[in-house]
Amino acid sequence: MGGSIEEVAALAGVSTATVSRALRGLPYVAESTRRRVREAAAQLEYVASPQASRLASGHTRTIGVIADLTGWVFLQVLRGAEAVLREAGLDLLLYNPGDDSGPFDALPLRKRVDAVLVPCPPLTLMEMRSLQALNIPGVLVGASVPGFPSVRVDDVGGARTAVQHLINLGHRRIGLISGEAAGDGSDNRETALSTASADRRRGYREALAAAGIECDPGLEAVGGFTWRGGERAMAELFSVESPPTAVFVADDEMAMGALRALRRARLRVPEDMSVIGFGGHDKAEVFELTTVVQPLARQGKIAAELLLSLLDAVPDASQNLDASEVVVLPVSIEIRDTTCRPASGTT
Amino acid sequence: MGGSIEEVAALAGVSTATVSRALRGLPYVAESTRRRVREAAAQLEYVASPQASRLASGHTRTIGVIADLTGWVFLQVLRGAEAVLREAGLDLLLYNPGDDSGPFDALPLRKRVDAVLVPCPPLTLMEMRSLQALNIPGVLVGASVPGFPSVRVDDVGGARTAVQHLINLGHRRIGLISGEAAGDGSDNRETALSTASADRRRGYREALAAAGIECDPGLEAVGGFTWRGGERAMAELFSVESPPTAVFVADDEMAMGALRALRRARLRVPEDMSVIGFGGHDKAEVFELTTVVQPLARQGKIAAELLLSLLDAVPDASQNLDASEVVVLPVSIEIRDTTCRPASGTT
DNA sequence: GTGAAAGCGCTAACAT
DNA sequence: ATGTTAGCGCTTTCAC
Repeated sequence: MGGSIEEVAALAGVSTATVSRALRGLPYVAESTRRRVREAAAQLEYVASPQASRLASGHTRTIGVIADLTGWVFLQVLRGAEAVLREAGLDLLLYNPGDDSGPFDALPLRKRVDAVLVPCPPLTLMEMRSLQALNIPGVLVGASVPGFPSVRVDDVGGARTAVQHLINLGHRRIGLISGEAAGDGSDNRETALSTASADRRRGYREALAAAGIECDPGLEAVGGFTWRGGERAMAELFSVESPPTAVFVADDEMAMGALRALRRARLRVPEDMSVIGFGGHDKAEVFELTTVVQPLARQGKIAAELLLSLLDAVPDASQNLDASEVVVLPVSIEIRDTTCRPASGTT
Repeated sequence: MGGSIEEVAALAGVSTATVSRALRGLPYVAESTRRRVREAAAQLEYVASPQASRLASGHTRTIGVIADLTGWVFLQVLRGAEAVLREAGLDLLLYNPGDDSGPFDALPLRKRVDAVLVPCPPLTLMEMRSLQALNIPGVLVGASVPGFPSVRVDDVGGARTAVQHLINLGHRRIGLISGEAAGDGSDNRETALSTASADRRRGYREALAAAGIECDPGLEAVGGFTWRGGERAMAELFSVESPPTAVFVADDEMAMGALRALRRARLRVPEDMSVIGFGGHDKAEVFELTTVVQPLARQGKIAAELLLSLLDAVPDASQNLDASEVVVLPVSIEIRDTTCRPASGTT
């Protein structure tokens, strides 16, 4: 099968140690030697056995990606991260904690990966702790958990912007469809993603407060981050005595469901109901959905760079990233056709 | 860090060989011994070093997933496969051939994976050949390439069913939006996915022929499997002199774009134009899209099982799957609200 | 700048 | 049923 390092060494007329050094770009190898070794390797189509180097070096050069394969967001983040990590020669191992029974066993990860990337954290806080306990470094995307470096967007600010946009249009009765029910944050069993949900709700409330509009709990519904949930939630909202004229939906996926509910109820969008989403889903445009766009791939890219700095895999990193860093990216609002002034707009 | 096999052996009072045998469930180990070893391992939170076992055994117990991270289909397939493979204790390594320059280097795969899973083949036929040349077994999902076992749906039959449905409704001028332009199949540079595109077009033409309807090349457009492409293609179709009254869109993603085009052109669906998709996209329902549903996760599951049989990882496989097997699954049609009788329907 | 040799932590014969 | 031992193919001191 694949030639071994010894064959390369023989062909190049050097020792295996030199081959190893030459091929990995280590210093203290004469350029002429390096060239010779490279040629020999190419000629034999030599690829170092990763198992052997891992065993010998103690590094797996592998990143575990812990993600619920359901999501769409995670894919975008992964794309951004993948490019960077592959560039650095790291392997990506997939972990789906989802469907299994039991509370996610972090044990097999040890010895298997050097670090983990956790997009849209599908884990509970307790599970995150178990990762920490095993001393597996990792970076989160889309949520912040104390003790982990993370990359996310300004959820509070983004939500505020969204709601502010509705307010600027003249809306006063503004509904909210959030991902999860409001918790007190003390529940270790809630998913780390809850922070995004909570933050967006906070932004919503802040914007209302800033405009002097009182919060109406009857205008808040929960959609569970799925389009079906969003549909149900919207149906609830327009069925109340005094329905909102606009709704901020904390996730594009849910917003799609919300639009469906409105369409089926023969309510016109945006004339009868304005809808603004959050997320930057690539299909938002298909729906003409006004939404708050977050740079998903960029978050993945930055997370990957953080990961590399964590592994010291970037020796020439001019700017050293702190392991406990929390990178917060800004969002932008993309105005399409699901928002307009309220029918009885007074502005 | 993590204890080694020697520590476990010492604690259990046996040799390392016995620990290895006991923990891997090999025969010729006394049940009492096995229990003792298991307890020792649990106590030490022992996990075997995969690198070491791989190096020693020559098996990586890893499956490479070669997929373009763009897709949505691939995720569904992966979900089905993941469960099976994880159950079997196999690792999943991610490979994204997409963005990189160069023609996908299969070399690093060797020594790194035991086999590959290739959902919605993003590779050209040439690249598939290079996989073959390296003797890496693999199974394809969503397309068949000679020399590889594969799992796919009956694309021809599904397309025929879809078009037949339109015909039954009374349509005579039926358009097609296909993924790729018709090729002669001899181009090694086309992606393996082309077969799906070609098959669906074939089903479309067969259905027309069977109904005695002549094919009109002017009623066929290409959408490139993206919603934007589908939108463009639909815009083309309803702009011709004598537009179709219904369109078969060979992919749900494109169908979404097609619906958008119609909406923007103020054409009513289904009254002015019936649309039927293909794929079973989880968001088809959001659009009320009538479509041909393929069992994505099930394809992944079956592919994974094929993979296991390829690796002889299922010693007690009662039904031995042939390595050159091509599993073809049936599809079902899901009728929603984007299809109806033509306006001037004569039936 | 290069080579020799000792592991890395397992598995797989081969003994017993 | 269990133990002994020789690798698996690299990396990494430590000499030179």
